[in-house]
Amino acid sequence: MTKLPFEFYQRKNVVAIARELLGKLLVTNWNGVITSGRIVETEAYAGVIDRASHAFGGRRTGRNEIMYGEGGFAYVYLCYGIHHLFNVVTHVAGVPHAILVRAIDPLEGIDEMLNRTRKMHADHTLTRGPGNVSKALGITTAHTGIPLTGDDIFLADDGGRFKRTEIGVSPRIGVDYAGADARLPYRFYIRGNPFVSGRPR
DNA sequence: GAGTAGATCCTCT
DNA sequence: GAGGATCTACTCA
Repeated sequence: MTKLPFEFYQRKNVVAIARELLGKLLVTNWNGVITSGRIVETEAYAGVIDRASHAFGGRRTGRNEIMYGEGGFAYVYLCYGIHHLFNVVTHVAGVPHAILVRAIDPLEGIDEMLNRTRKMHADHTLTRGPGNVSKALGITTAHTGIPLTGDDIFLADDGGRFKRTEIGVSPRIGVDYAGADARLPYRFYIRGNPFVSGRPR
């Protein structure tokens, strides 16, 4: 298993990277407590030209400042006052691209995930949807800005690959306010995987 | 199975 | 002062 290098995140095509993240491992290691899962659903947010992005039109605030930094860092923000949503910042400094990790297939530390989510059984709802992913992995807004190449939280490649035919593409979820950009095919997911959010297809 | 309401709080206007 | 890259539980059928 090898950690994804800094250069992986620095590339310019956020949509391609979002697709490549499928099959990769997302690992958190808070004080030695390890939880991990395989990414099965992602969404790309293409910066200043993407109406669904927090950085649309060059909007730059305290909250999204980290998106303007270089790729390879975590962007975590609070949604609806309840859910912490985990994003991967990509591209070089100055271009605010990011990828939302919407679902993972849990691997290590499932007991700990159950603990954090207060669930009794490890069913398909454990890490389905971005709010649940962050909850299960113990990610909060306090983790925004930390490097994804460190030991606390990182993405890794264990050689696992999904076939081309297993990968589905669709518009993003929950961004109806974005007008025409809401229909962009920026969501990638694994067909038939029970952890993928939204309607099965 | 489909549709709706409520939770809950930080961020930006 | 409004609203959001969500989730769950509940109703009704």
